[in-house]
Amino acid sequence: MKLEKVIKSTHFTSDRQKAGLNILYTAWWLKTLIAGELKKYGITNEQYNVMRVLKGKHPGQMCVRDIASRMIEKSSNVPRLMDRLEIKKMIRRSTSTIDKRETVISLTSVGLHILDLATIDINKMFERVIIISEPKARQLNELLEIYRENE
Amino acid sequence: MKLEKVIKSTHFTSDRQKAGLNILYTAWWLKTLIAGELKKYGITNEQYNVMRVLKGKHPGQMCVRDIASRMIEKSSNVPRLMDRLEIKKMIRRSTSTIDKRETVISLTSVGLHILDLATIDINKMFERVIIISEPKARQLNELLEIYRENE
DNA sequence: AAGTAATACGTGTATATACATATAAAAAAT
DNA sequence: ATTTTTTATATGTATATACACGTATTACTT
Repeated sequence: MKLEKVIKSTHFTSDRQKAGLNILYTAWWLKTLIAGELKKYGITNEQYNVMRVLKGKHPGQMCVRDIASRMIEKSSNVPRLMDRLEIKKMIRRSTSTIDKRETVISLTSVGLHILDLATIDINKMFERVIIISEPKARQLNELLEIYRENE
Repeated sequence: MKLEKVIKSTHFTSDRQKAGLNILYTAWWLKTLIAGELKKYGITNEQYNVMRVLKGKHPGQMCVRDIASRMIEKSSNVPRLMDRLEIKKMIRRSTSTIDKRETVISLTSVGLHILDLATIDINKMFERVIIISEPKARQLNELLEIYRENE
């Protein structure tokens, strides 16, 4: 659906500005799609992201700061996300013996299992819904990085 | 900054999937930039969006449903956003006399003033930070709409 | 070694989202 | 005309964000 229709607006001051709104809307749309897949596993997008990051070191551990630095949304409150994942027994959390300030976290086998199932569903959803060609997706990635050039 | 560096990950299953992460990250980055400009006016991105929508009908009124349908994030809870805007005297809210179910909302002169000042700052920030060319921005818009083709 | 600064994490608070449910009014059905 | 359904908004609850601040521990300075 065209952005104009989505937000019922036809007047944009520039294509750069329109692209901003388009990016914000597309992100919301995508998040909603992913949340729909995660719902049956009782986890949220952000909890899924934490687990996805943890899988990169599985069966090893990561500290809070390391996880936070790999999150898509940098202001995610990792300790609180972990509170909920710990209750669901999807992660294990303990104080590091080397540096007692650090909390080290690892995925449990339950967490890994749920993560893998959820990932399969998300991938299937992607196959079904996101039909952009690979060359065009590559171009989109390039343009997004140009958009953020002054980051 | 390249996405790989942002989330410290180099392995993506496809460019379509990478584009998803890239869109999510760019949206977060952009929201953070806008929030930075809005901070000095004591309003949030979502409150700003409500006011931006209301300006389209100013000095007329809009009902909650109309505002909601024009929001970028469709699940925004408009009544509660308006609670806070009303406290700050940026909007006026009353029950419609034609249909008593409807709440009709309009911008106050205070709201309009703040909105205009904030918009100037956001535009300046855009000029400063978002330097993508108009043709490339146009192309980005096209690709985002292809990305959402199956919406 | 003692004092100071920096780091890592947790927590408090206001705001927002996502979703379910409640309430009132209007519209439709009988 | 009464009942039922639909519509418009508000509200309750769990989770998340953004940001400030607190606390414990480590590193640095002198």
